[in-house]
Order: sequence, then C-alpha cells, then structure tokens
Amino acid sequence: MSTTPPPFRRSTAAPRDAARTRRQLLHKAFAHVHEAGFQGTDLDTILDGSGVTKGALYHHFAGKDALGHAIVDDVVAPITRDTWVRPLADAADPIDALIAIVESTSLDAEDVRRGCPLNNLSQELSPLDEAFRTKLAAIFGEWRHAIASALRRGRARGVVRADVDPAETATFIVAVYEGYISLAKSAQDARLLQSGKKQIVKYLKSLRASQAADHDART
Amino acid sequence: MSTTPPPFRRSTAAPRDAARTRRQLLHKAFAHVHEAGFQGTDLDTILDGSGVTKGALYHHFAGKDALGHAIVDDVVAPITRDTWVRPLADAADPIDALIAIVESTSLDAEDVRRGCPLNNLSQELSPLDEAFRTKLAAIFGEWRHAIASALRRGRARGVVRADVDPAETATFIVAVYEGYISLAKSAQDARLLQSGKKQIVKYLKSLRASQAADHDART
Amino acid sequence: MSTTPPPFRRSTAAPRDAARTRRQLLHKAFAHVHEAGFQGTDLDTILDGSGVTKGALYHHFAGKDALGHAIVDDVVAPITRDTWVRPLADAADPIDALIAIVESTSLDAEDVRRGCPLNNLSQELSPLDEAFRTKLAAIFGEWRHAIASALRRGRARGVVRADVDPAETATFIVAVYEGYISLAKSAQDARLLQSGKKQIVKYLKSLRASQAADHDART
Amino acid sequence: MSTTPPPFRRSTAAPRDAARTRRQLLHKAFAHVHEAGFQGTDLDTILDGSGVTKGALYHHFAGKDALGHAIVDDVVAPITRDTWVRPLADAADPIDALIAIVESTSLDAEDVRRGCPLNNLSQELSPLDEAFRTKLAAIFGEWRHAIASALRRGRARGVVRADVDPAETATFIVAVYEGYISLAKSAQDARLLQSGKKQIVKYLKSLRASQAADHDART
DNA sequence: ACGCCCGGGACGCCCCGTTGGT
DNA sequence: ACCAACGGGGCGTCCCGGGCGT
Repeated sequence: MSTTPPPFRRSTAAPRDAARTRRQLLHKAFAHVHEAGFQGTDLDTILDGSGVTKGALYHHFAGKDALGHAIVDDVVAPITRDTWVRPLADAADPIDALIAIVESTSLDAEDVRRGCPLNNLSQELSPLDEAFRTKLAAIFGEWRHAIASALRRGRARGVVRADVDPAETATFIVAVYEGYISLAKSAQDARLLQSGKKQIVKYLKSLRASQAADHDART
Repeated sequence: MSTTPPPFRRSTAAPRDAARTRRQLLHKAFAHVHEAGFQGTDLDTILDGSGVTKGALYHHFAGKDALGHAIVDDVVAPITRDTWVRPLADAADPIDALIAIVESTSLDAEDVRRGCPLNNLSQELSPLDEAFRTKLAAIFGEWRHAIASALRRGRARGVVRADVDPAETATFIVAVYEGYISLAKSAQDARLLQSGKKQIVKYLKSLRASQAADHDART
Repeated sequence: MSTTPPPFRRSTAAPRDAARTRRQLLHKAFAHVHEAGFQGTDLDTILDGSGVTKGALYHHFAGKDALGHAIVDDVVAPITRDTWVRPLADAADPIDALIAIVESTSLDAEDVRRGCPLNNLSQELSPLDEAFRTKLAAIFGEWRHAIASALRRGRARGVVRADVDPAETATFIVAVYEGYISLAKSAQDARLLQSGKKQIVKYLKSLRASQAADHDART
Repeated sequence: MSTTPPPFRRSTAAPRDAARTRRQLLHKAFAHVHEAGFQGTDLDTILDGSGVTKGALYHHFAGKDALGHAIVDDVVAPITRDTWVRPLADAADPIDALIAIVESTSLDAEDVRRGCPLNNLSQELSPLDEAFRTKLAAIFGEWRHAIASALRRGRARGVVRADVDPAETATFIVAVYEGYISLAKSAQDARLLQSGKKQIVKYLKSLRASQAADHDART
C-alpha cells in the first residue's frame, strides 16, 4: 500500500459524470435565482454548496448569462410544460384540467416566499436583456396558447361556453394567476394565495357551458 | 485675478436648495430603479445625469438602502395613493371610479416596458430584505383596502351587488391588474395590456347592482 | 413673556464662546486620537458628541492636519511640561522629583489601554509626516533635556553620582519609561506597568550619590 | 487568428506559483505596513509594485484584516523568533547572547526611521482590535519568556547574578530596547539608538555574576 | 473531455476631508 | 458658525479566463 492516500474526490460517488455535474449546477443555480433573482445570485454562492468548482462551471456554461439561459430552457420552461401545457393537451375537459392545476398550486411557505420563477425572471430581466425577454415571453406564449387551445377544444365539445374568447380568456387566467402569486409573495401570506385559488376556480367554473348548470357552488 | 464670471453651478437655477437636490436624486434614482431594478441600479449611474455628486447623495441618504426606502416612501407610495386611494375615497360611485382609473392606465411603450414600480420592487426585494418587503406589502395593503372600502360603500348605497365580498374582490382586482401589467411587460406588447384593461372593465361592470339594468352587454 | 422663544443655543450655557468651542473640539479630538490614532480618527466622530458642526471646526482649524498640530501643541506638549519639565525645574532633589513623577503614573485600566499620547502620535506619524515628526521629537527633546538638566544640577549639588552622564541617563530614563508603557499597552495589563514603575524607581535610586546614603531603603 | 506568441506573464519567471505570489504579497504588504502603519496602508498601493492583482490578493487573503494577521504570523513573529528566541535558546551564556543580539541591531537610517514592526503594530492596533492585540501581545510574551528562560538557565549555571529576577529583568530589557527604538524613530537619529545599544549592553554586563569581577562596568 | 487552482481587473458602495454660500 | 454639496479613493467582491492535471 502506498503512504499517500488516494486524493479525495469532491465527495464520494460520482466520478466525473459530466451530465450529472451539469444538472447539479443547474439546479443549485435555479434555486438561488428563484430566491434572489438573477442579478442577486453570484456564481460563488452557487458553487459553495455543490462540490463543483469555477472551472467546472465554465466548462459547462460560457458564462453567467449562458447559465441563466440554460436555467430558463432546462428548468423553468419544463416546469411550465409539465404543469400546464402537457396536462391541458391531454385533458378531456379543459375546465376540470385547469381547476386541477390551479388547485395543485403549492401553498408551502417557501414557495409563496419565492413566487413564480417564470414571472420573477421575466420581471427582472425583461427590460435589461432582450434575449432573455424573448425567451421568457415565448414561454408565457406557450402557456397562454396551451390554455387557449384547450378552451377552444372544450368549446367545440360543448363543455365551454360558446361566448368565451379562448385567447382573451387564456390571458386573463394567466394574469390573475400570476397576479395572485405576486401579491402572496409580497405579503408573504399563503392565505392570500389560498383565496386567489378559490377565486380563480370560481371563475373557471363560470366558463362552463350552462347545460349542467350553474348550481355551481361558489364557495 | 481674472475676470471670469463666477462659474455656474451645476445647472442653472437653485443654488443650495436641499429639498430640490433631494428630489432630483430621488426621481433620477426612481427612474433607474423602475427600469433596471434596485440591484441593477448603481449609484454612479444615478449621479451621472443628475448634476449631483456622491457627497450630496451621501448627505441626503445614509446609503443605497436608505435611498431605496426613500424611493418607496416618497415616490412609489404617493403614486399609488394619488392614482387609486384618493380618487376612490372621493368617488361617488366606486365602479365608475375604478373603471376610470383602469382606463387611465398608460399604454405608452415605455410604461409597458417598465411595468409597475410597486410590483417590480416587491417581486425583486421581498425575499431579500424584510424591511423592504414589509413596507411594500403595506402599500399593497393600502391599495386593496382603498378598493375594498369603496366597494363596501358602494354596496351600502346599492350601486354594487350585494353578493360582492369587498375584500376578496379588491384583492382579485389588484391581482388581475398587476398580472396583466406583468404579462404586457414580459411580452413588451401594449395590446396585451389594452386587452387586459378591457377585460378588467368588463369584470368591474359585472359588479354593478343589476337594478337599472344588466342589459349590460358583457362583451 | 415674548412669543418668540429665545433660539436655543446648542445646549445650555456657552453663548458663542469661541475659545470655549475651540477647547471642546481640541479635547474631544485629543481623546479620540489618543484612543485610535490620528489616522483612525475621523472628523465626524469628533463632531458627533460635541454640539459643534463641521463648519465650526473648519473655522477654528484649517484642516485635519492643523487640528492634529493643535492637539500636539495645546494638549500633548503641555502634559509633558506639566508632568515632567516644570516639576523637575522646581525640584530641590532631582531624584526625589523623578521618583515622584514616575510613581504618579496612572495605573488606571483606560490609561494603560491607551498608552502615552506623545509616543503614540510619534510612532504613528513620524514616518508619514515630517512636520509632525519634528514637532513631536522636539517635545521628546524638551523632556530629555529637563531630566538631563535636573540631573546635572543634582550632580553639582552632590545628590547625584558623579559618574552619571546626564544626557545619556536622561534618554535612558525616557526610553525605559516609554518602553514599559508600550508593553503594558500591548499586554493591556496594569501589573506590567506597576512592575515597570518599581524597576525604574530602583534604577533612579541607584543614581543617588552614595554619601549619606542608603539608610533610606524606600520601597 | 494571429501568430502572436503567448503574452508574457507579468514579469519573467514563475508562472502560477501560488506560494510565491503569497510571499510577494506578504512582503510587499509588510514593507508598507512597517512604513506607514496598518491603517496607513492601502491595498492598491500594495498591489502596484508587486505585479499582483486584486483578484490574487483576494484569493490568498479574505480581506485586509486577514492580510494583517498573516503579516504578523508569517513575517513579524518569525523575525522575533529568529532574532531573539532561537539564539537565546541555543546560547551557552545568555549574557553574551543578549549582548550579541543587541549589538546586531541595525543602525541603518531606514531601519531607524521605521522602528520596530512588532511595536509599531502593537501600539497602533492594540486599542482598536482585540484579535490583533492578543496575537501581538503573545509575541511580546514569547520574547520576554525567551529572555527570562535564558537568564534562569544562566543563573543556574552561575553566569548570571543570583539576585536577578529573570522575569522582571526580561521585561526590563525588552522595555528599554523598545523604548530606545521608539525614541530613535521619533528623533530619526541613529546616534540615539547607538547610545541606547551601549547603555543596554552596559546594563546586561551588570547582570553577570561577579566572579570574574566587575572591572568592567565601563560606560 | 472534464475539472481545478490561481489569477485578473472592473466597479460598487461607503465614507471621508474639504469647500462655498448664508 | 452652519448647512449643503464635493469628489476622491478605500475596501470588498464579482464575473471571468488561463494553465495544468486527470
């Protein structure tokens, strides 16, 4: 046996797994950005917790901006797609689907504190960086489009009122939803968001074709 | 000695007007913060342009944070009060007043680009600085309270539907309003905000007591 | 009674007493400089406690350096003169006088902490500012000269040993004395200074002409 | 792409030698601190001159304070140990060793001008920073202890007078030594230090056990 | 290819000694 | 004697690359 112990890898496990390192970086970075914003996040902070070095970061990302874009592409956009786009595409009844999504919104204090990552980034960076803005606006676009399409399909199937304008309504829904999350974040009060969810659900129900009726239980 | 006339103060006018200097600083700072956020604003940028020096800034404000608080207290809060609180307090019919306020919302490209200062600051700083968060949340509180009070008075007078919950509705209005501004800022598209104003006005009209009539053409 | 109350002077008393203001400034400044050194003292700190403004300070002193020089001239030098020069000039027996002075050295914790103002300033500023150095060195010169003169007179009167070199001995005394104060300041230990005083007194006694002698044995 | 050869590192030699960079920084910093004190030394001055940048400094030291502590640990303390502690530990005759050390004290004008680094730092920082004070006081403690131990051993061997109190005497020696260096620095006069060395040596000889005799005691 | 250590500058905020106008 | 304004840095620190091993 040698007298020099094997030089410790950063921790145990993971002997040089590039994809893994990249993912770690990305999620650590996302977490901080979600908390403190893009400008409020410094690279060293991201690096501190993960067993990754500056060199590794720059190997995977060209710079802070590139990291930011990767966060949007690989973390933020997928969240929107997984939460809204895909479920709506698969849904039989768009109203039910929308209600389910809204009601699944976390009321966890930490989540309330941090707000919506998409909206946070968008508000912070839209006036500062056109590339970011475009990318983030596109995600909002996808989101609104997904809702509008679902509503359109629902209208065709007669489960959504005929006088509902899909595009306008989709935007309205996104606006109220983001608005409530913003207010709750500012107030740091989950009850505000809770109330918002209720109001949104009520509104969503009002979009239903009147057939079955409007016995519709407003809370 | 030369005959050179006394060198002009930084610009014309107002030699040694403390209040004036403070105002200049404040508005220049507000403008930049509105554009780029608090963290994205550096003091030197504020200084260039206003004919004021670092020393003057330090004379009026203890530091960047104090400047930020002053911006909130002396610029942001008054805007909310002037635009929403006071008009609503004075209004005969709250619905009319709310509609008027919403319709007066600027569609100017620059305004759309920058979004709502209150919401911007709140989203950026709430998770970072509890003192800021509290102060900004209080302004949101005033805002919601002003609307709720007006609705309550309107309900008493019979111009607002009896089944309207003033507090919940007030929050709903603020949420949609801020939500649309956020979306428009992200999309950098005044038409989005235009559509939002229309939707909000429609919603506001739906709050009216049906008495005289709800022929009221919902779009 | 009149309706206009007498405009309050800063506190009670002292209605615009220039000399008084100057003295206040000087002593406040001296206190801070003694504590934190000249470079470690900022003007605002000096101003804070006293009811004096920056303008007043600049009325009395041309600048920070001038204030420093005034401290040396009007506070530090007088201390040395009052404590050492004058008593020695008046003394019948120089040895007794020196012993009395040394023994009167304060063992108060605060005094130990701060050390000797003359030495502090001298050590700090000698390499940085020739004007200061010259002035402070002159005070050391006065000090050493006062001791040397006293020893010379004592030798003439036969109370000091004939083999004592007045100048060399005077410098030796000042060196040991300052050395002990420095060590005690560093250790922040009054006992160290206490021990030093004892050693110095022992040394001073050894300078006495042996004649009549050492029936004495004063501690 | 051009054929320009790789741009030479700042000077010649040593590409990326961390230890070397650290040493450069440390010695440059020590030199300035020795000259102008800790507060009188600014980082940029240290940087200009050593071909090192802010980034490198920040890489090696957490800040100005950490740099200061490193100066004490890695430069000042070793000087004391090399000059006093080690020689005394190795010495056969402590008196001879002490005399040799004292006589080796530099009379170079620059050295006189700057004074003793240990004492300089101690006088400047003791009242300002407890961590520094403790560290510096410990070095003084080592120094006095080294002398006291040597004297104790000398007494045991009969080369030091039996009535010598090792601890008290050690402190006395350090006090006189530092006192003379301070006076010489203030006067900026090597002759004063020269005289001091002579006086100290005389004193040291007086500590010798009288065996061989005191034919000595020459000025 | 992947990752690490070391280094590079550019500012950002803070704060300080100073000067005019009143 | 005072209030307001003035700029000049000081320290901290952030975003970012090069040289080397593995």
